Amino acid sequence: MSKLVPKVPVPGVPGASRRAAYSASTKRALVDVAEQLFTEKGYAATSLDAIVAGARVTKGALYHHFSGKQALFESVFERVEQEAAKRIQKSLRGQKDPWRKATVGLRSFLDVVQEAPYRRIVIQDGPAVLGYERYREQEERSTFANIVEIVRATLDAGSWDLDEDMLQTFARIFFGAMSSAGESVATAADPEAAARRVEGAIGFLLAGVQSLVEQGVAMPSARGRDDAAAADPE
Amino acid sequence: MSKLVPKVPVPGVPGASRRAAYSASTKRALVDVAEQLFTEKGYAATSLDAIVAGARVTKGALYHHFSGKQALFESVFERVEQEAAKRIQKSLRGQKDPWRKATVGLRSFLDVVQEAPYRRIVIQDGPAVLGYERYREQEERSTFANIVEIVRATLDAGSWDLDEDMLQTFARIFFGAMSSAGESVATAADPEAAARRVEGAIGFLLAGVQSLVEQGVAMPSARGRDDAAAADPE
DNA sequence: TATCCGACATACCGCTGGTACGTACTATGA
DNA sequence: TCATAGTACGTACCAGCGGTATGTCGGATA
Repeated sequence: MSKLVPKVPVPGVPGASRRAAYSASTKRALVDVAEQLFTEKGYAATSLDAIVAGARVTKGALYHHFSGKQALFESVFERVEQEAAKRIQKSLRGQKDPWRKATVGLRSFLDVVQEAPYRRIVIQDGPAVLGYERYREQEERSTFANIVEIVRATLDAGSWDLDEDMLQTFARIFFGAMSSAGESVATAADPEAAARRVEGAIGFLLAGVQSLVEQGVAMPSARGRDDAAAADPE
Repeated sequence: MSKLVPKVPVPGVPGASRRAAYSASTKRALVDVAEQLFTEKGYAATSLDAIVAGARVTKGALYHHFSGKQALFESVFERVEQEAAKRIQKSLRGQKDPWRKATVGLRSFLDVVQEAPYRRIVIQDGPAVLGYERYREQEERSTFANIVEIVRATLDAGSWDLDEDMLQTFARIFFGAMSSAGESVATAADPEAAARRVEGAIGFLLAGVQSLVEQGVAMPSARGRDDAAAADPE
């Protein structure tokens, strides 16, 4: 077919060998095109033929760089995740107060989750394609790591002797809450209003936790019994 | 595997016509087998050939009852969802105190989410196969409806003039939190301990909300501003 | 300049979801 | 009771898909 972008892969790569330059650009082109198509039509509805056509290569090239469709997806997934994590981390920089940190982090997460690639690739298709095991592994060292960081800072403020398991549990809960809320924000008729609602709701929950902190209410421990729901009325 | 029950579809169906009886049993057999295979190997890795073989029919029969693989999945999905919703609803029966209701509901949800069919079909494959639109539509009238109900009862106790949008937001947040937490419970080395941690953590959040209620702190409204994060320090 | 290997291209295969069409059975009306 | 129509499947087939085996060619290395 018409190769209008024929040879020169990366305009100026002086030191690297030509072969390596070719290789890198081809791989990147594949990931680029794959990300776009996966985002637009989803994993299942995107054929490898469409991807290699978009990248102006053949299946041979694809299978030279990736072991298969799923591996390609994982590369795309990883990039989208890291991009998201980087943005969130950046927004957190400079924030000292843990509660402010939580608020800011929530805001930037809601921003991230409104973008099509993250929603489709990470949230929607991710679990089904990668399986929950690999999905969790990936998240654990990017976006989720940020949440853990925030939760740790926030709960540390309470000066409990919180154990790691419990912290992870809290992080999971908040992460799930924000993912779900983020999806509802992204699909809402008025995303901006929906985002404000979510911020309000989670802010309210945080305020509740903070209130308990000030009252000196004990944190439930891992060995906690069912009376852990601290202030159960009557 | 071996379905030695070849012809007689439903032993005693007096009134119904024989054809209708055959039809009903065939359809049910397909859904049964599909649920099992979808649960075991996932949607993508389950072929229609395997399903029809398990149900001892042919693809002609399948396509007579369902418009395609996705429609069959949706039938399975619906059944699993309704089963889950029914169980949760049952556990709620008799509970008067809204906070107790929340605790009990959480417990039964954690039970449900630990079962393979719900996890694999509803949580893991559901969003990817049905798309978020249909996924939400389905959940809205089953399991999620229960959560809304609980949240409504709980927040009503605060005697706010909470608007519907905000209530939905809270419900979404809790639902997401519980789904995510549930998954972590199900995949934990010690599910029972993990479940207790989740109960403790969410119970703590609920206690926080309750604390704010007692203090008479205002609920954020839909038109709330960014100061909605009520008691932000300093 | 001989050789080797990385970076692809080409050709092909088995399986899968889906379709077109045929057929057996049966409820119904004349 | 017999023609008829429609339901409930079975059979045969196909296009497209992910994946593989193998060929090719240019640059790095000796």
